[in-house]
Amino acid sequence: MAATRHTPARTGDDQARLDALDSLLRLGMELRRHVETVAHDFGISAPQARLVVTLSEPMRMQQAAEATACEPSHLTALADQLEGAGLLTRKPDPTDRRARQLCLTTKGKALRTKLVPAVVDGAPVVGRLDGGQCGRLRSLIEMEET
Amino acid sequence: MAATRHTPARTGDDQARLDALDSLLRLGMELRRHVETVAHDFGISAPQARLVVTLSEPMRMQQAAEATACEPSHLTALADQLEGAGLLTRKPDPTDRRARQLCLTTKGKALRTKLVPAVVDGAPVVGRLDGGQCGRLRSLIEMEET
DNA sequence: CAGAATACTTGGTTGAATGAAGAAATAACT
DNA sequence: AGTTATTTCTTCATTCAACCAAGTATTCTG
Repeated sequence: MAATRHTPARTGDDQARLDALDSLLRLGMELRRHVETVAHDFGISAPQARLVVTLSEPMRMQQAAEATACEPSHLTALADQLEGAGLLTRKPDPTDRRARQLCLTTKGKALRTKLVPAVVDGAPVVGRLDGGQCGRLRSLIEMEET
Repeated sequence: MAATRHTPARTGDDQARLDALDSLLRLGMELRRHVETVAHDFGISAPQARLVVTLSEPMRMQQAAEATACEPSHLTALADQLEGAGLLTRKPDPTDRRARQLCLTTKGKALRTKLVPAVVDGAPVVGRLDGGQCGRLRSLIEMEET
């Protein structure tokens, strides 16, 4: 019968959505916590680790700010810390002297190659999914908005 | 050829996992931000909203602390705030006078019935998934650990 | 009844994140 | 060329969630 369905998806969908939202929020928190503990084992903080992982190749601060979804002012602080730890250098961008390129040092790259698998393998949910499952997960998440 | 596969899943799985991890971390942040803006529209903070949503029925602080995955000391502060706003009352648990039950007031329940759909409907990814998709998402996330 | 464990509270501290305002360099427009 | 606007990053102050240690009250255990 499907009852009266003036609004689309007005049955168990709401509860399913609430459950999914709860799962995702909880998982997000677990993942953040996981990243934090792993990063701490490597002597850095979670936001610092996020930046190191992001820097697979040199990029300008603005790009890095977008990629890590944090504000430029915060990224300045993170870059300061990583620079102080010898993991990162700031080079002036040759094409625009306002901008600065963030480049991992040799030490930083070495850290990154150890950090990435350490984060991924032990991750709460992602660590035990195979490639196909990860793909299905992402296809649900990254669906087009419209 | 499948190359040498001493460790299980050592091909594209790692990249797929890293991508999935990135998607989930990013989504988690977006969802937290979404909850915060919606909560702010209702005059409360995101953690307060999380507690209100959790309290579908009265429960002890310890239960609420587990359900919201935050420390008891933090939950005390949240309960204080919500109590001050008239959304929540603390009743002594009849079976154990150490414990206290958190109960939404009429005002709190009214807020909750408006808050839940507002949070769910506008949520970044969850809001545009149907029940089946939410179920598939959760089945991937909530798989047994072993 | 004495001691351990549980449930919550209090106070202090840390650190990520934000926002406003400033310095340096470039782009645009006349 | 010269002036103004825009972009890029930095600095500073502030906020707030989260955590930890210690304290109080109640219940459980031997």
